Amino acid sequence: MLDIKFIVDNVDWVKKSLGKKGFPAEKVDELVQTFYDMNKLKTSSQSLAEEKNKLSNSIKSASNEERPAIIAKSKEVGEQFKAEQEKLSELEAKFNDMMLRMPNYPSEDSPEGPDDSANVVSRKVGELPHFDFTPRDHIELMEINDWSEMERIAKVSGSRTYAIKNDLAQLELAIHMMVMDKLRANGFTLITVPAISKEKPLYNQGYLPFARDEIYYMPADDIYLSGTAELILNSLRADEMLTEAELPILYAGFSPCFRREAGAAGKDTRGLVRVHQFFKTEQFVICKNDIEESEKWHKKLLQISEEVLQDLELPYQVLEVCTGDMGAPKYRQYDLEAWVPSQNCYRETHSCSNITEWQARRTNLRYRANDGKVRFCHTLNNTGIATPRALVPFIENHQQADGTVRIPAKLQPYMGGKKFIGKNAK
RNA sequence: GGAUAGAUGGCCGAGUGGUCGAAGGCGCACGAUUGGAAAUCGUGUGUACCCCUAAAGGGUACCGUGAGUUCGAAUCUCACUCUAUCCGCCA
Repeated sequence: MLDIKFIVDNVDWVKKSLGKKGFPAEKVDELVQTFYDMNKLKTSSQSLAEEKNKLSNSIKSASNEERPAIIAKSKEVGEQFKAEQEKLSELEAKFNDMMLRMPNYPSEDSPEGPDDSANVVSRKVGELPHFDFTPRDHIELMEINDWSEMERIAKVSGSRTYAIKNDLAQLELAIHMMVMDKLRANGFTLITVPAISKEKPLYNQGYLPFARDEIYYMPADDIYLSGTAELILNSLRADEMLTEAELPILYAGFSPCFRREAGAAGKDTRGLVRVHQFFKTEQFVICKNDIEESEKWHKKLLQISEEVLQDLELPYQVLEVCTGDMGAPKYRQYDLEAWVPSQNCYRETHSCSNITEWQARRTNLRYRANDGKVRFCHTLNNTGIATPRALVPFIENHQQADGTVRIPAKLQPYMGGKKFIGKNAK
């Protein structure tokens, strides 16, 4: 959510800036007009309230003769007040809804463009693999190594689910353990969080009202399944009054994640790339309201994720996401994409975002600054690692001619010292 | 699932129909005192919004949430949410 005062004072700039995200300028005008209408009504209903209060207060000291007339007058003013209030709350509801749909403004130096075609590759890191044999895709590798139960689990749990076993199951957990250790070494608090959430946190995060189709909902309990630990961590400190001294707060959140993938019909239907349920270790930062500070943390989060991919010895590229592709909450977004040999392209493994104060305003995530003022925090989030998707580039890049998969040195301690996994591994 | 108790400011806590935005304490800020500190004393200290502003000022709302009673609600009524404790069940 943006600051309405900021919008009103900078209408043209806001139109231009949100326009980069495809947000129509007319909606900014409509919002501003609604705000003015609302204030006008507020002013008139407040003076009615004032009159009503004055009358009420005078009743106690009034004489018995005066009293009935004052009560009658007060009743009348009360009726008028009530009518104005009803109009006002309608207008307020409209205004609040518009505010919730207003995206964050993107950074001035984010690339501009309508969709992912305008994303900019800012660098590529690591050598692409050269195979002196015909490489297999991850599905084939899972089959020959007895690593999965993909057909059977589809019968039990439906499409876009996965069951992996043996060394691959161990690998999935080992990668998370490795990432959690790295995050702890960087000062993050490891925290495991629920995969279920009430509705309000979804608005806080900025997932609602934008993407209801993407979220699993359980009506019997009026509860939602979380698509990411970011959802939970963003609201964990909601409505508290933090102090500047306790910032930044760094969370490494681990949770199952659920996504309906409603808009992805036909995409990545086979294998581990896009599934309804997965595990993610998430990086989440709450810092003070200072763009230099949050940009610093944004870079830091990116660096940590790059190190993760480097430790996993995966070739990757860093994408600077353009204004049209970055989504409503974001001020600046980097994506990391790891090389997937069978698809001959890079696929997203990490998404690193600076949300500035947009999320904190919705969440009422505040702190008392050293100068005594209350400010909204800045929040940032980035994937630590998400599996099973990360396993796809992993086993494809590290595959050997005999179908085994090499384990990079940094990961070996988490795999019981194994250097290779697979049926033919010794 | 059953039964009780509770929800008030940055924190603790008083307040059962009217000058209550809310006593008192803690914390915090500033000042006095001090060679400096502690202790002590004094003063100040909520959030959001509206009007008016050069500044000051005035007003409205907010005591878990929502509705209701009343001229008037932190206080009374109803519903809901959440928290704590006990019992039951349970990975």
